[in-house]
Amino acid sequence: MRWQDIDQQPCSLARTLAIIGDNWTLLVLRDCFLGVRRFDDFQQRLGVTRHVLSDRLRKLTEGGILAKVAYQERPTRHEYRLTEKGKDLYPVIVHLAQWGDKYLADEHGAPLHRIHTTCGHTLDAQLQCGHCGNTVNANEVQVKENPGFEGKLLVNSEQ
Amino acid sequence: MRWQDIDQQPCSLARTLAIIGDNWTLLVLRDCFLGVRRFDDFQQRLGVTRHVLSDRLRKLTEGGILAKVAYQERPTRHEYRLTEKGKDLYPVIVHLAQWGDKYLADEHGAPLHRIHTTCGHTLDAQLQCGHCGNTVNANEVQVKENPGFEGKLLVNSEQ
DNA sequence: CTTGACGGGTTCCAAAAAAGAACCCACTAT
DNA sequence: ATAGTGGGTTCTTTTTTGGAACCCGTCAAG
Repeated sequence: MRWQDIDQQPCSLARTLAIIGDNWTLLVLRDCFLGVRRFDDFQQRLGVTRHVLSDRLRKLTEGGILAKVAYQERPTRHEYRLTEKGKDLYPVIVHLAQWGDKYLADEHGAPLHRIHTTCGHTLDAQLQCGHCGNTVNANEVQVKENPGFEGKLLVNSEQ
Repeated sequence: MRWQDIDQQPCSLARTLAIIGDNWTLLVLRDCFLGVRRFDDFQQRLGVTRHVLSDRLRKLTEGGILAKVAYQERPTRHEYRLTEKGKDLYPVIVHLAQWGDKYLADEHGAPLHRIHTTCGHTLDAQLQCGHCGNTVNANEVQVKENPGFEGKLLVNSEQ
């Protein structure tokens, strides 16, 4: 199986990763959430080659995560903005960053702090169940197969 | 900048992605959370080449996300188990899968359902602030630079 | 005692992707 | 006439994948 064919797997996560799961793309999204919008700004901040950046921005745009909007005419200039669909990826970015803060910070501490403005404190991101409102642990979640997709589940060993 | 040098950036997210941010690694983690533990099981489910799988499992083990434990002697056989550090990545996996369910599902619907066993309903993953307990939106979070890391923040344009 | 199977890899080569640098184009400003 | 800006594309070299074969220790069967 080639990496570019994983979007054909019957798995939501695989199809998601087909758009955002390769090298650089999640870093591009990090910068999007920090307000970066222009090609050269991405390029300077990431240090990625222009060729790869061009490819990743195109994939994100085709995937509906970013929208290419003109902000001036003559000469036409455009910028990349997060769509609603793109903004829905925010929890992923926050949890990734928080995990890094917890486990990979060096002696200087985390380079960025996130403040939850509605309560005024440092954001302590948790996984919450929107139905009952409680915080969720990995071992409180049970996975069930959609009937019709048999044989894709676990190896029948206890976690 | 090469992809393998991004772990030297002063950004928690970049360092996190240096371990788990490349092609295939997040899919390996998906299977870990579904209970897969053995080399050949990963290989068959993912369809990735053994060479790449070997490399990804090694990186995850070196990063402390998986632990290689022997489950029998003569001949020695080992399996890969999530560590506590690895299990802390669960919110990332859940949000990625849920985003895919929402935006990329085909006519058959999501292939897997996640049930929050403590409330009995389908898990509706949300980003929660552990301090105030409320659900968090992207626009309620403000980012501040750690003094000592100047010049890494946004382009001073309003989101 | 030879053959085959199992789990868990490593080695080889060809093909694809990324790195790095140069170039391009439409327009504006000097 | 020249230089600069934003947003790329094209070129060549290096690195990473994909695909397949091979290896190793052990057990079990014929």
